[in-house]
Amino acid sequence: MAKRPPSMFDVAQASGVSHQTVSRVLNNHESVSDKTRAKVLASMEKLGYRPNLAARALVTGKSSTIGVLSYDTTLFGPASMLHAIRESAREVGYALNTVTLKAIDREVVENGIQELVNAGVDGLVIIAPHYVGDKPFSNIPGNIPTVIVEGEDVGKIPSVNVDQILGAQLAVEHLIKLGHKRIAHISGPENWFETQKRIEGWKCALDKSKLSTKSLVAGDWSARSGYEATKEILKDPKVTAIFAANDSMALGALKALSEAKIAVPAKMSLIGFDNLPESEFLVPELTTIVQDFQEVGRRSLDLLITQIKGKKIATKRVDITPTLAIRASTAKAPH
Amino acid sequence: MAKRPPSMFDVAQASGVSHQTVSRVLNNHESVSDKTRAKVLASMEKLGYRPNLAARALVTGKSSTIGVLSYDTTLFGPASMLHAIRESAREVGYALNTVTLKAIDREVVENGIQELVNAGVDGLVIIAPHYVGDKPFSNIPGNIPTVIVEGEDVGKIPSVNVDQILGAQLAVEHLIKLGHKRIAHISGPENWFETQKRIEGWKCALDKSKLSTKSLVAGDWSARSGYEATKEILKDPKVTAIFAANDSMALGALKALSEAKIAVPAKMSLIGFDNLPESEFLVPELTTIVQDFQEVGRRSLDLLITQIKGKKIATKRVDITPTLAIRASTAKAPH
DNA sequence: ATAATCCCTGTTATCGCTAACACGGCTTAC
DNA sequence: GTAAGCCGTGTTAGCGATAACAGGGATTAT
Repeated sequence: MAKRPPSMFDVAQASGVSHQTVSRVLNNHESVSDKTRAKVLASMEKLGYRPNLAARALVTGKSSTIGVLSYDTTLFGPASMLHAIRESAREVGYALNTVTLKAIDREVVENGIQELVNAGVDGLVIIAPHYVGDKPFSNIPGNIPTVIVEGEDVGKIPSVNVDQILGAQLAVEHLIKLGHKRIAHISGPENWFETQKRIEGWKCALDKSKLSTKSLVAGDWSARSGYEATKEILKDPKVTAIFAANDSMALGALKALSEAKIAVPAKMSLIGFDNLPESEFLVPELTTIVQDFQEVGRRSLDLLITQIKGKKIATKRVDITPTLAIRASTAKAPH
Repeated sequence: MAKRPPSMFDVAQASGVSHQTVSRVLNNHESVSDKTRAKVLASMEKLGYRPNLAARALVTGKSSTIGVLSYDTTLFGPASMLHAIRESAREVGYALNTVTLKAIDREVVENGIQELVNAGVDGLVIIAPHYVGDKPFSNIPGNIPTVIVEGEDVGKIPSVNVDQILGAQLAVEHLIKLGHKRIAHISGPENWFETQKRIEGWKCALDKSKLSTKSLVAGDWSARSGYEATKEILKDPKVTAIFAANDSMALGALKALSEAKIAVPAKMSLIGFDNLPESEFLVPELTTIVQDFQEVGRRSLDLLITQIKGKKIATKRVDITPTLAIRASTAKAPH
């Protein structure tokens, strides 16, 4: 019933040439006369010929597929990056094979990599922004081009990172300029590199101005954790500003502050990180650090494709600079 | 330099059997003696043998890959569904090949389908929740199992849908019970099925109680559009409740109401749709309709796999029932 | 004892494609 | 006029797996 789809041989027969000539037409080989090429293309069209990618992959050893290993893809950041990677990959003719990590755990990561390698991907993008033990990714075969996004710097694997430390400094310095003396930080979960770097940036900026780095509470990126953390922070009446490590937690903080009847920004300044599309429409509009996830995705793929094509890569490490978006949730410290 | 990875023949040679026996071990064929099996497995382990999926795909005609066509994957809904589909697929040994639609347009959709079909996917999940012209998806070959998610009902293709009309009714009836007489609706963009069905549910509930269905303003799912739409709605002082077609727009509405100094829920009730993780932490906590995106994703994949395995499917149409989460943004109508 | 059967394993063909080489016919060079 | 070169095309040989069939040895049936 479901008859075999047309193969190269069918096209060859239909246009009175050899299958190899059909292959040449398909791959835009030079040495094919215009007449023959036209004839073959016509037959392809007529028969509805579609090349069998599995057969091609078998003979060339290239799958035209890129493997992506990512953590929770329902979060805005990873989802945006994934989206940008997908779009860029498609433009250059690559499909994506994505594996999502369920846990932050060395074994899970290695299994994910193994799975993608087995699937025969031509390259690997690893979005694994958390610590997974010493010598991570050691099971990536040497011949598979790889790019690490927002992850640990591993030997000679190229990476793309947003400058998290700078971002945090931008945020905290903004608060310091506004006269805040006690600036609390709601951090992300412990094992994440972003968490560590944002804490570092926060500390660094405070140190420079000789301010206290005592008010640190860890969250887990969720609005709920931001809410809880803020209740904790409010036990210290000296705090006049909060730097949340992402916008979701800032949103939770807003709720805790509202419940405590502390006006933002009059009595308490609040700043986030990520710039969710919604952040501009919170009450008050959230001051935050803008990360260009799209750009991160695009650059990662560029770096990967360059490697796959066998070209030299210009820089082992691409840094994306975050920016500060000043909105209504930050103001001068109350005196 | 980069030597060829071990093939079946290498394993066969190393264990002193034929390659076919290796194949049998790989596919858990019965008629292999325990001794031979053990020997082969040992050689596989030792050589680090990994089956070449392209070769297998070529000979079996099955790629163990499922194609997913989806609209903007940075939105919470599609991202969650995609995530669930991915997880379920992985459990049964399928990889995902995802194509994202850049535009709501017939040609774009057909190209996306073509691309996935060319890639040789074994099945297709289509998340295309908007109108794209008559006879959509007509270029799906008859022999490729397909499931449509949140989309148009097309002939005999099985589908999974959240009951949007019911969801909207649930929302509006809740408001009616609270005594609201003039209930506005901020809808999604015109061509989306979800938009149409939620409008229908809203109208239906209002009609039942003989209330006006005049206050309808279209948004585009974004917080900004909810904000703008609400300013429009506020021109009618009789409105005491707003039903927003998603939580993001409700968030924007909250801002517009705050600026207009209209207290929620004292002077205005507000209800959303989707139940974003953040919605519970808005001020006030947002009453909303809960859609179980995970369940939608899971059920879709189940339906697809059933078809791929050639089994009969029990129901052509799976309906997921949404529920109402009553929180703090709705209250009795002011008298 | 001989035939029939089953279990396990091997041999051969094939999937659809590309790589490498072969080859006829025409142009160009001396 | 013959050698050399190039252009366009065809022929052959795999890529690494599964499918289908073949076959040897032990077990069972007659």
